[in-house]
Amino acid sequence: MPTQTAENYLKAIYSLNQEKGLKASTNAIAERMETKASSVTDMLKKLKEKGLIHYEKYQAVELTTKGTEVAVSIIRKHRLWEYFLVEKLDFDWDQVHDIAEELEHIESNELTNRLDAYLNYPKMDPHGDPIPDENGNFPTRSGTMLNQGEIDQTYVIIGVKDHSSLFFNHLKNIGIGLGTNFKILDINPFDQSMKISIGEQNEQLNISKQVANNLYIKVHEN
Amino acid sequence: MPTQTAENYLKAIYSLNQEKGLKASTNAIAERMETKASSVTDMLKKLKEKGLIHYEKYQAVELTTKGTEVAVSIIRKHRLWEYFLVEKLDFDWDQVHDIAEELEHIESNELTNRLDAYLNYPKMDPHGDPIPDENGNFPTRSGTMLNQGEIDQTYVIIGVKDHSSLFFNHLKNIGIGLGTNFKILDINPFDQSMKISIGEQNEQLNISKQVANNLYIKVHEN
DNA sequence: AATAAAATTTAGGCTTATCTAAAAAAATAT
DNA sequence: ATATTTTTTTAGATAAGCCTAAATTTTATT
Repeated sequence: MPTQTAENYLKAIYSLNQEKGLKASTNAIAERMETKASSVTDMLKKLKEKGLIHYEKYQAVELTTKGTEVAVSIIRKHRLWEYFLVEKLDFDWDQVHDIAEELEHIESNELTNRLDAYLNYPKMDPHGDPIPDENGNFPTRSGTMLNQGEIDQTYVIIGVKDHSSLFFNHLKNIGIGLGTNFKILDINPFDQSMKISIGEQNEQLNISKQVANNLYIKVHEN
Repeated sequence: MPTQTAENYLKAIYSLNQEKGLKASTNAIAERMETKASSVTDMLKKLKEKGLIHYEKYQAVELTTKGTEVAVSIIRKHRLWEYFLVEKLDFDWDQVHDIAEELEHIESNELTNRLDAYLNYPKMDPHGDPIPDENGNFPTRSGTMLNQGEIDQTYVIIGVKDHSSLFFNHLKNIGIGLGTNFKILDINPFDQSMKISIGEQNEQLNISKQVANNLYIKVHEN
C-alpha cells in the first residue's frame, strides 16, 4: 500500500501515458503534480524500488502491472465518489473534484465495492468518464449520451448508465430497450426534454432530461 | 487546518478530558495514540504553537476553544460516516470504525453538512454515541433507546433518532409521539418486535425492531 | 527530608516528501 | 561536429512525525 503521495504520482503517470503523444517525463510529471523536477526524480526512485514503475535514468516512465493496478484503483474510487457526491449529496458536477481527490485515498476495498453496489454500478462519472469495475476493466465507451443528441438525427440505444430496476422498469414501460432506433424530433429548451419518434410506426414519445442522461446512443447507420 | 496526525492527537486529548478522573498526561496520550511519550512531547509543543492546546512542561494538557472545535468537528465527521456506512452501505456496526477513522479527516464542511442532511440529521451513531451538530452542540442524551427497554416497565417517549418525514408519518399513523406513555408487554425473541400498551386505555400495539431502534425513551416516574 | 520510582523532556537520528542550487546528460541549433 | 539550450539528476537543507537513550523533573516511599 503506497502512500497517498505515491498514489498521486502513479495517477499522474497513468494519465500522461493515456494521453496519446505524451510521455511521462520528469518535467511532465512535475507539472502535473505541481512540484519540482528534483522532487519527482526522488519519488521515481522510490516507486521503482517498490516495483510500481519501469524507470531508467533520463528516460520516460511507464507503470508496471502492479503500478497500473494501483492507479486504476484510485481512478475507480475517485469516479465512484464523484458519482456519489453528485447523485446522492446533490453537489454540482463541477464542485466535486477536490473532495474526490481526498476520498480516493480511503483504503478499504470493501467500502469501494459496497459504494459501487449502492450506486447501482454506474459506468460513467458525472463528467462522463468511464468507471472501471472491481477487476480494473473499463466499460467500453462507444457513442455518446442521449442528452448530446441532435435534432433530426437518427440514433440507436446502445446502453444504460443507471442500472437500477427502477430505471429498467421505466424503460420497459415507455417501450425503449437496447437496439431501439429513434429520431430526435425536438428538444425543449426549458427542461431539455426530448420529443422522439420510434421505429417504423413513428410512435412519438417524450423523454425527460433524467432519462436522456442515462442512455448511451450512437448514430444509426442505415 | 491541522494535519491528520495533529487531528488525531486533539481527538485523543478531547476524549481523555471527557472521561472523568482522567487527565491528558503525556503517557496517557502516548497510550491512546499508540506512540512513544517523547513523540507526544514533540507534538504537544507544536499544538501549543498553533494555539490548539494549553500546555506547560510536565503538566497535563487541555484543549483551547479552537482545539475543542477541531476535535468536535472530527468526532462529528467520524460519527456521521459511521452512520452512513451502516445505514446506507449496510456494514455491520462493528466493521465501520477503522474506515471512519480515515473518512473523518476529509476536510470539506460542505461535504459534512450535506452528508448530515442526506442522513436526515441523525443524533446518534450506530454505537449509540451522540453526533454533534454543525455548531458543535451535542444532543442531550437522557434515557436510552426503546430497543433497550424491559418487559413490564413503563416508559415515556423522549425523542427520535431518525428525523425523516417517512418515520414521522409512521409514528403519526400508529399514534405515537413525544410524551407518549407506554408499558412493554412482551418482546418477540425472533425479530425483537415489541408488544406495548399505550396510555390509560391500554391500547395494544406492535412495534418493529426498526421503529424501536429509533425511539429515545426514559423510565416513566409516576 | 532523603531517596527511590515513575513520568516527562531533551538530544540526536531516521524516513518521507519537499526545496534550491549546482552538476551532468540529452536534445537542439548552428 | 561543436556549442548552446533544455532536461534531468545529484547534493545538501528543511519540516513533520517518529524513534531510542539519556537527562531531568515530579511523585511516591520510607
